[in-house]
Amino acid sequence: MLQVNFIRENLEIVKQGLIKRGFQNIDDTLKAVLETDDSRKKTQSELDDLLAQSNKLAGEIGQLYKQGKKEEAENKKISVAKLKEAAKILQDNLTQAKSTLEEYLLNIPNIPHRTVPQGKGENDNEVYKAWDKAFPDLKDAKLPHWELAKKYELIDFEMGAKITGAGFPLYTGKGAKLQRALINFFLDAAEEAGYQEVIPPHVVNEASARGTGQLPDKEGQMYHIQIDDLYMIPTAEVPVTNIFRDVILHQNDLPKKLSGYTPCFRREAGSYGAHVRGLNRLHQFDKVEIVRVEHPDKSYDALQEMLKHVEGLLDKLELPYRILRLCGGDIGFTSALTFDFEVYSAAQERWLEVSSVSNFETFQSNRLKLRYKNEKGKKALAHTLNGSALALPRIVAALLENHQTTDGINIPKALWKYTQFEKIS
RNA sequence: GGAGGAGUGGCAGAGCGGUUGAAUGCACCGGUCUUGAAAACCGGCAUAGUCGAGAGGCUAUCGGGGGUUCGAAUCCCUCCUCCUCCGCCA
Repeated sequence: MLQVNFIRENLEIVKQGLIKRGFQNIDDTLKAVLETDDSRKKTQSELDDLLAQSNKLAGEIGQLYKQGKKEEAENKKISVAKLKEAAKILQDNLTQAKSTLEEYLLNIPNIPHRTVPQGKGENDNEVYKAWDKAFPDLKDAKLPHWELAKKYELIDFEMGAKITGAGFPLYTGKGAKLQRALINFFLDAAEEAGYQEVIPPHVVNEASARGTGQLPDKEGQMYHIQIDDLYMIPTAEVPVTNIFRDVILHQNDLPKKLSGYTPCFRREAGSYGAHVRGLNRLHQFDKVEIVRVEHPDKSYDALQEMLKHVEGLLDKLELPYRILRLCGGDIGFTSALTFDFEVYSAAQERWLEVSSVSNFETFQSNRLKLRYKNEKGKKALAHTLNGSALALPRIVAALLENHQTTDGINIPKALWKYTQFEKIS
């Protein structure tokens, strides 16, 4: 969430940013935001005046009682009662103004970084780093992963559907081991890169979902456990970033680098069809997420470092990939700059998104109230970043498809020590 | 799930209806002393909103929300969290 003062002081920047995201006719909204804030301030100060008067009278009444001047005290009580009545109205107005302001602010997305390209949707994303080598030549072995999964008994989609429903696969045998291997591979790599491993809760409360911006923007995306009013996490970003909700770090504590493996749960309501077949889109999947809290001056360097980290993983998995810089129309609500990683899945002959690495600048930290103190004790909002490193299903899909031969699937060398097998056959 | 107890500043810990935003200790920051350090001593040290050029003023905040009262950290209700005992259980 943007700060009102930021909007006030950078009106033109905010405007241009929203236009880049495809918003139109935002002048009125921004004007209303500032007016609401003005009226909030005015009401607050009127209310404070009344409360100051009434506090003063209360003190006087106390004195009068001590001096035994009951009658005078009673008279003053009447004045206080009148003040309170007026204060009540102001209090209601203030609450109203605050909630209106909040409502506005919650619906204004982050301002895109200056390098974010103009554009309406995914077709306008910029290819930041293209794949300049050849794609795998599959020759006679060109099965899509769902057929490979069936052939080698790696994943039982029907059984998952029986147990739970579509989008909840059951991994079996070497398929299950491959999952475990990838998770460990990713976690070890993150540790090597200086990320501290955590295992967070897989279910979060409303405050956490709000803190990272899943609420109210993406309410329908999460599974909601109504009886306890908890949400199943759509990504480890939510519980991990919320470690820092209402936290004031010292500048010297930065950066904070955390990694976490969790299953992720997404309702993905309304998305069905050929493109979501097999592992392409699931309701439950595994992911290792990396999260960073950074000093504002260093967050973009950190973002680059995260890109390198993800690139390293994909190199080791011997998968062709490209990096996209998301355009204004495709970038997430809370993000200032996002790079997506896509791996090329040779049998399906299409790119699959496997990672999204973003800098949220202060957008999340403002909601989270995540700040840092500098040497002089001055507090400022920290920057938050996160990225998938990596999400498993599409990696598995690409791994199976790209590394298939007529007599089996070759496991990339980097995984051998985790899988304990070199080939699926 | 049942019965009790507790939640106060970074931590520990007073206060239990009236200048208490909150004693005291520790921690932390600045200074004096010292060749240097420690000790000792002196001073500073919550957050947020708002007004002000600034000094500073005002308001709110003692787990969250609501209530009683002229006045609440202190009384009442409710929710949350933690602790103890009982029950159930991986």
